[in-house]
Amino acid sequence: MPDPRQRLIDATLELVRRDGVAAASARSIAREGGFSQALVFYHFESVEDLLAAASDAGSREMIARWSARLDAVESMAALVDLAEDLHRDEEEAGNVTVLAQFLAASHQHPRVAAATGAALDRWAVVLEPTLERLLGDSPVADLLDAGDLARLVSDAFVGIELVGSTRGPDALQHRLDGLRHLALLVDRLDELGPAASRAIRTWASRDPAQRRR
Amino acid sequence: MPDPRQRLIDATLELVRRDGVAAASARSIAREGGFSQALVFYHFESVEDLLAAASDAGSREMIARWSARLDAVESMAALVDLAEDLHRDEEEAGNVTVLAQFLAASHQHPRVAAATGAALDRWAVVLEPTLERLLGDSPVADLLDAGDLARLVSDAFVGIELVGSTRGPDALQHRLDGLRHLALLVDRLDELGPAASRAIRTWASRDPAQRRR
DNA sequence: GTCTATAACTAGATAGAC
DNA sequence: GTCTATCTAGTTATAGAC
Repeated sequence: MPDPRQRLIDATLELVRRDGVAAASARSIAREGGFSQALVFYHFESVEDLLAAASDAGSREMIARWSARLDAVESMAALVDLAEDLHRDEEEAGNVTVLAQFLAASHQHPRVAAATGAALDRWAVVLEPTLERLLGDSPVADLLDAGDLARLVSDAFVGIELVGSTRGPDALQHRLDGLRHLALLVDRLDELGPAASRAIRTWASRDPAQRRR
Repeated sequence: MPDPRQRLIDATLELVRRDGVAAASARSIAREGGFSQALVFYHFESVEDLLAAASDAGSREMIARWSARLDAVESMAALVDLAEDLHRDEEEAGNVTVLAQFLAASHQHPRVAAATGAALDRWAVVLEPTLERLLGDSPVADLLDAGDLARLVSDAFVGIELVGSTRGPDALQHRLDGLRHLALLVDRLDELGPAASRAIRTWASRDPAQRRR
C-alpha cells in the first residue's frame, strides 16, 4: 500500500459502493480504511474534495476496463450485448451505483459535479468513435450526430441504471432485449448499399410538413 | 392552508427543489415551512417517511399537469416536442431536479425508493398508451414492446436530466434535436401502408445471423 | 396540534502530540 | 505522515408544557 492518497480514494469508493454517498463522512471513510479521520484533511482539502477525486479515479478505472472491448465492437447488436455485459459485471462490482451516487451528490457539491460531469464526457468520448464507425454510411448517420448520440446514450444508460436500483435486478435485462431488436434493425439498414442508403435518406427527409405541435 | 400534512409536504418539496435532498433535515424543512421541527415527527413517522410522501405527491402533481397533453400527441416528432416543453417548464420550476434528488436518495432510503419507483412506473403507465397509439401498425411496433419502450424512455429521460445538471442548460436542447430527427424517421415509417410495413418487418427479422458477441 | 427543551449522536475541521 | 483529543454545530427523535 504505497500511495496514501490512493488508499483514501479506495476506501471512499468502497464505502460509496456499499453505503452510498450520503453515508460517506470523513469518519466513516476512515473507519472503512482503518486510519484516522484527520488523515482525510491532511491529504485533501475537504471531504468533498476527496469525493471528487474518488469520482475521477473510479471512472478512469472503469473506462480503462472497457474501452478495448468497445473498440472491437462490430455491430449495433454487439454494442447492446456489450452494454449488457458492462451492466452485469459492473453492477455486481457495485460500480454503476458509485457513478449514480456521485451524480446524485453533484447537486450539493460543485466539485463532485465537475469531476462526474468530466467522467461522463470521457465515456461519451470513447463511445463516439465506435458509434461513428458502426453507423458509417448508414442512412441513420445523417439524422443523428455521433457526438450527440454518444452523450445521449451514456446519459440514458445512467438513468436506466439509477431507476433500475429502485426496482428488481431483472428489469433491465428485459428492456435491453427491446433495444437489441432496434439495434438489429439499424444493423440491417447498414447492410444496404450506398445507393439504397441515399434513397432512404432522401425519403426520410422529404416533406417534414406541419409537424411542430 | 388547511391540511397540515400538505403544508409539510409542500415545504419539503420546496426545500428539495432549492437545496437538494441531502439538505432536507427535519430542522431545515421546519425552517422552510415556518413551523417547529417536532411537527415533522407528529405527522410523519420519520424524515424518510416525509420524503417518501413528498416524492409521491410531487410526481402525482406533475403527471396530472401533463397527461392530457400526452394523450393528444399525434406523432413521434410531436412527442419529442412535448418532452422539450416538459423539460423547459418543469426544469424552470425545479421539479425535474426534485425527481432526480429523490431517485438519488433511494439508495439510502428504501421507503423513498419505493415511492419514487412507483412514481416512475406511473410515468411509464401514462406514456405507454401514447406510444402504443403512435407506433400503431408501424413495423417498429413488432420490434419494441410499448411497455418496455415506455419504461426505457422515462428512465432514459431521468438520466439525461440528472447528467444535464452537471453541465450547462443548453446541452439537452442540442441532443433533443437529434432525437427529433429519429422521431421523424419513425413517423415516416408509420405513413407506409400495412403491406410495406409487413415487408420491412420480414426483412428486418430475416437472418439474425451470427450476431452475438 | 403545535410548541420549547433536551437527550444522545454524528458531522467537518483543527491543534498539537509523536 | 499519522495519530488522539477537542471545538462547534449539525442531526433525529422524544418529553412534556400549553
